[in-house]
Amino acid sequence: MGKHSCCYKQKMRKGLWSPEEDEKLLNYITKHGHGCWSSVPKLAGLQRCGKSCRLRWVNYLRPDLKRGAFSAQEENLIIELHAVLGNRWSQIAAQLPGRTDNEIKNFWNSSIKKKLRQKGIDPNTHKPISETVDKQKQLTAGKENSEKISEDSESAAAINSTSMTNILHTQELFLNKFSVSNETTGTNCKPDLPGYLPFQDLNFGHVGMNTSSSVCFNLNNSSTLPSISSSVFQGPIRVKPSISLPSDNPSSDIHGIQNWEASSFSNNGSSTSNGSTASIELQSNNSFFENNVFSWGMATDCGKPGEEEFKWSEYLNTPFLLGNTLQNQTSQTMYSDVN
DNA sequence: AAGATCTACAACCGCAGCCAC
DNA sequence: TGTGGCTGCGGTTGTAGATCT
Repeated sequence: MGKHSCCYKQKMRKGLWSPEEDEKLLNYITKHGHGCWSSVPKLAGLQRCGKSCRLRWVNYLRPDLKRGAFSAQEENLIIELHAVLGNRWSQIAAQLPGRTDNEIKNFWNSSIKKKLRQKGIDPNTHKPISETVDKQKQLTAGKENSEKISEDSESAAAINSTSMTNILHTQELFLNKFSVSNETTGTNCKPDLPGYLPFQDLNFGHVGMNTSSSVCFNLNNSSTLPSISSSVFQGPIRVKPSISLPSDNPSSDIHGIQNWEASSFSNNGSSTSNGSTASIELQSNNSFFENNVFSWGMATDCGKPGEEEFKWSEYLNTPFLLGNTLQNQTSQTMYSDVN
């Protein structure tokens, strides 16, 4: 582990790359492709290890790299994605064409972090710093009811919020009301991402103002699964309150949209349905969310959510999504049979 | 003008996961 | 099943230029 085996074979150069080295590497990869990185330095005539060559290519020499400063749009997207993904730089970079994980990581550490702190926002939690301090105090004091107090302060902050940070914060408040169950095992768990369902790009614009949000599902016909359209996440997610599942068998109601309608909407007095579309009003201060367990899963054409393990990272990297990043801002659903 | 400090970002390091054997 | 090679990721360090004192 650690130093790559090829680095022991001979004295390798380290440090900054010279223009001559860049040229050798660029010429070699342009002609032959990189193939096995460990063999690249020898074939390209470089006194570097393969790992160093790979890094230089990926972060600097690749022809598809975008140069120059980050735009405000890119910056905002990074902040939003970081709120969802945390320090998963490679996944964040996958949503910003022409940018590398290293570049984004550096930009975050050198610029965005500072800006957020100046605005009183904790860059790690995306919450107001004062609240983070409060939480730390609670933890230090070892109060048994710290979680309750924390939720109360979150509610207060959410109601008063208008900034994007507070919108994100409200999302977390809202999403913390969910427990997520694996529909195959039936075990409750948080999804395999930092505690968030990827809702931040949905219709959350007014969340901070009135502590409610709407999640729109495309309901085309009785055989079509609901899907969520998002510029950050695309594809069908199924959300339902398990409290009203028609049977103990969690798979029995998977395929029918009717059950979704029944379970999802009948419990929610503020939902609407107008044929081809339906939206659910989600009230963050509604006991509906306090008392229900939600399950979620990736829908496939013939499968049940949970039959295939849901891999967030892979899903984020699908072409469906990549086609809908900054290069293409128009909404486009994975199962785009809408109307 | 010169040394100190700051800033941005390039590059390295250690680790984990995957795969072939 | 264990081992070693390879790749990719995220944290950290190094370095050069800019700015400050």
